[in-house]
Amino acid sequence: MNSARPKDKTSPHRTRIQRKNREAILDAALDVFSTDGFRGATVDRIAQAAGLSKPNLLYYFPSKEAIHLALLSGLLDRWLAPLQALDPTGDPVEEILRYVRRKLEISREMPRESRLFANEILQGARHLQPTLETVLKPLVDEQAAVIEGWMREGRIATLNPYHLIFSIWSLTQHYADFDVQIRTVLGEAEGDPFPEAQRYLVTLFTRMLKP
Amino acid sequence: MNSARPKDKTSPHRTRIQRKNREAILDAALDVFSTDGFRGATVDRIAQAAGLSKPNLLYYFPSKEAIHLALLSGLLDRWLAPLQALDPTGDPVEEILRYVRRKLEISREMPRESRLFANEILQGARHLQPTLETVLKPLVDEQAAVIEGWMREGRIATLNPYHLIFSIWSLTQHYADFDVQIRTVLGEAEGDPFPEAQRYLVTLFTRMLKP
DNA sequence: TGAAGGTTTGACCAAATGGTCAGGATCACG
DNA sequence: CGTGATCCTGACCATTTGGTCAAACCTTCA
Repeated sequence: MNSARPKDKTSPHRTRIQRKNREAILDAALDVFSTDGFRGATVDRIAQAAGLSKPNLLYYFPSKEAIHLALLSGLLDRWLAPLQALDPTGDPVEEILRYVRRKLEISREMPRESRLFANEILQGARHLQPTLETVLKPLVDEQAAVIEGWMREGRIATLNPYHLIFSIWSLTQHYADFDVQIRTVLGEAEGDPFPEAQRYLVTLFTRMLKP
Repeated sequence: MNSARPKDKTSPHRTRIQRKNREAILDAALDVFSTDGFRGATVDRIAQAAGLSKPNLLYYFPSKEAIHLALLSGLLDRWLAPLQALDPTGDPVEEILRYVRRKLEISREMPRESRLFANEILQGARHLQPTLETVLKPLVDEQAAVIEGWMREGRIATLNPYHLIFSIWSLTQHYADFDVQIRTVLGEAEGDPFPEAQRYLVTLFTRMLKP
């Protein structure tokens, strides 16, 4: 049979070429999806950005949707790893600040991923909804319990732990997702807004968590 | 000449029908653009949602882009009105809290508009960039100066006023833009997250602004 | 070297998309 | 009522889109 697909996309047995091209495709797709959204992205643009012809791209991924799913599925794990790292035995303020800093770092280092995620949620989480329920919610429940524990012990000020987590996500991701707006308001001359953002957020959370 | 366009779209002299249909189109377009983004939206879907045929829709607006622009241009003003209302002679904490509350109200009452705006910024502000520079930036500069004045007088704690404004936008808009995620994490049983969000944000800003 | 299997492509397709147009239906108003 | 302006539609068009296919082209390795 001609024009066969690569034997098994999830198999570790991949040619050098296969690895290289799959990587190039995912990187290009991240560019395109994160700036145009799923429906706005076209396979042609992704292929072009990856330096491949469209049929060649579709040799590696069976459809546009498959590329999107491949990106999303890899994303949530890396997204949530730092939350998982909250140490119940550590110093509460330091633990939360560490999470905030790490999350802000991610916004600076992986803004495309942040925007891809934002696009997906913004447009109703059509592909990610199940994962949110089965992966995100339990993890947040767990960590909210840890934070609530700290509050009960009087080690940090009392606040709704869920909304505390939301506010960390919101504040840190904002610097990736609304980058254009922030740079416009600050003026291009200001340079990188992230260092000041980090100082600001550390101050903010320190103040609000002080018992 | 046949198939003429309505004489002047900006003119106040509009038929009853024209007003009704333009309104229906803009409302439908808000639905579609805010959930699919500009490129992902189709004229057909907008027309269908508005209860019109595609040619009929294009009788009222010359193009898809024109509808999008009509929505965006009306948006930023309403978006910024509450920021403009900061009263330099009022009580600083109360003024800022009033802004926060109002902004959160807007997120609850106009989530589609919030998402439309978020989509536009997220995707690089291709249509709104000039307006951000000429309208948003000067206003923020002005209000940041007001806030900085309050800080110099020692009436609120010292913080970067620009990032303070960013954090208000971020925290309040998050409840509209990431609505799906928030409801999933809290569980549908929890009901409306907004009342608790308001309590949370008021506490947060009160604590961090206390001199 | 040569065959087997992996990779790439040009040509192609059906469906969807933004937009046009001539003419018919309807409305406002003298 | 009638007539001119407004409103609406079916048919149509060029382009773009996601996706397929047969055949050609490379790699690899015995």
